[in-house]
Amino acid sequence: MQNLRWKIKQVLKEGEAAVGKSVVVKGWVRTKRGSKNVNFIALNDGSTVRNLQIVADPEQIAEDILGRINTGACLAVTGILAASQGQGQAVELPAESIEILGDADPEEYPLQPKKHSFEFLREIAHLRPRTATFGAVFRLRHAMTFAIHQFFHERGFFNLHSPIVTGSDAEGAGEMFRVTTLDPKNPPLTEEGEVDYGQDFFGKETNLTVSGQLEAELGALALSDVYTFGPTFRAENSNTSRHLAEFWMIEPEMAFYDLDDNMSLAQEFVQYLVRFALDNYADDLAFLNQRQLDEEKNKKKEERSDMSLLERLQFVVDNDFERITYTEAIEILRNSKPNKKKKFQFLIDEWGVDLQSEHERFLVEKHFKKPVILYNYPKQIKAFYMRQNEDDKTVAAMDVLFPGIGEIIGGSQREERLDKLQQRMAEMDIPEKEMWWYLETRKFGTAPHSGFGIGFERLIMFITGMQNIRDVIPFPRTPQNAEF
RNA sequence: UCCUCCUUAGCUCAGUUGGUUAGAGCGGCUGACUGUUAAUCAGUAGGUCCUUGGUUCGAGUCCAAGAGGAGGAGCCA
Repeated sequence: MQNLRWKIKQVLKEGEAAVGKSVVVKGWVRTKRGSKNVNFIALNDGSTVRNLQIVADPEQIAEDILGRINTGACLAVTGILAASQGQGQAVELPAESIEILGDADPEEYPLQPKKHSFEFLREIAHLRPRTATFGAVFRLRHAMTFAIHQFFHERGFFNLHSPIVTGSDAEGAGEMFRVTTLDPKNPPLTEEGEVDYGQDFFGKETNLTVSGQLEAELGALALSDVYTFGPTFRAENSNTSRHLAEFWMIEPEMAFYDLDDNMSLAQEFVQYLVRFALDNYADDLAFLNQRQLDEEKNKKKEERSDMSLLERLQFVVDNDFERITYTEAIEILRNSKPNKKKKFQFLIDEWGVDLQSEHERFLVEKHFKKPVILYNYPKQIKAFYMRQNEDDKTVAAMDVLFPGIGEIIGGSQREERLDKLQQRMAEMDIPEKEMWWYLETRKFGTAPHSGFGIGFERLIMFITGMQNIRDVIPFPRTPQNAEF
């Protein structure tokens, strides 16, 4: 029987060519509109953002069945596809029989055929995939996952699985979640009265990973080009629309790439993904585009974005990212209107300060009006593993900044010279003892190499136009929230 | 973690200088309707005004603490 079932995407794709075919469709009721003579049911099975119109004639379908077809109910509908007499669709399915697979009591079912706020839908994260918006977002999330693997595979990269549980805490990328099997109420103690992690599961302190980069470097120095794609965890108490405690990150790492090669790959990568979405998920993007336009109608003119979602995506595909050094950025910012008129909360005067969100936003959204790659940062504001430049002041680091999202990619050429690396680690108080395996790659057959990390959810935000990172991952993990 | 704002019906929100019985739209329910597009029309039910304490003759409204949420900042991806 299963082979008679058509996905709604297939029905709509065939359109008029499918008229006359006998099919079974299964899905969830979005809306039902009825009169004495005929009922129209909008059915959605998640295969596409679009619905299939089911026509239920009370002479054909029993009254008790019709009464149970409420918003949210799950149906199996059998019939012969027909050209639609109405305006909104080419084909529809006049039902010969309808089986109720699952009832949904309309007095209790929380999703109504109306607009809901994203805040409300977050509280019912178990049901929100049934809405048009979240269906589109999660389909695009899948699309990007697939396209990422395809992009790297086409270029001869290998997917490297870096560990989720890590024994090193020297990566310096943020607060970590501890992994332990010790009894929190009664942990074994050392003679000094400290918790004795020697008796813990792994025989040492372990945490959830904050980055797969160091492991990716090990892979690159053997397989040339690798990438990781997995969950990462930060125990930071970050309460913003751009941070999660559990998020997914893609970290390519390439032997024999310098910073220029690295920046080129980053741009090519993002453009490839956007193009993939535009080419293959036009329906979902069109829906999200319209959703955003409707949303912005209620906003003041100055708060509306200058480009629609689709225009923004096309713009990124068509234009090179602007590449400027940190030093050039400081000059632009120093001479900018908001700096001179003291509109910035943090005024720019000296070389060497870290750029704040307001500065990055000015460069991307006001000055260049396109994605910007900033590179060659002062070494004192960047990580120990970044390659020192000849000027002795900067490191070969780069950040890709996107409108509305901020930093979407952070990367660098890595320090491959053992003495320089050891010197930086000493300056930054990073114990060599815990990083012995990392240092050995510099000791044995070291090579120039580069890589970057891109936050998967931030990418999805850009692709879908969603404003809150909690709405681009099915089950967001944020401080004080691990429901579902 | 810091700053600002918010919490009233299932949802989205009004609620005046503190005053008697807290409102609307949508959704639900009942009915009408010859093919609808989040259908339309008529009727109807539905409230611990986030919690606790305080001020007051009287608190949805004022004050304090707590809880939850949002926006911004920091950290970063």
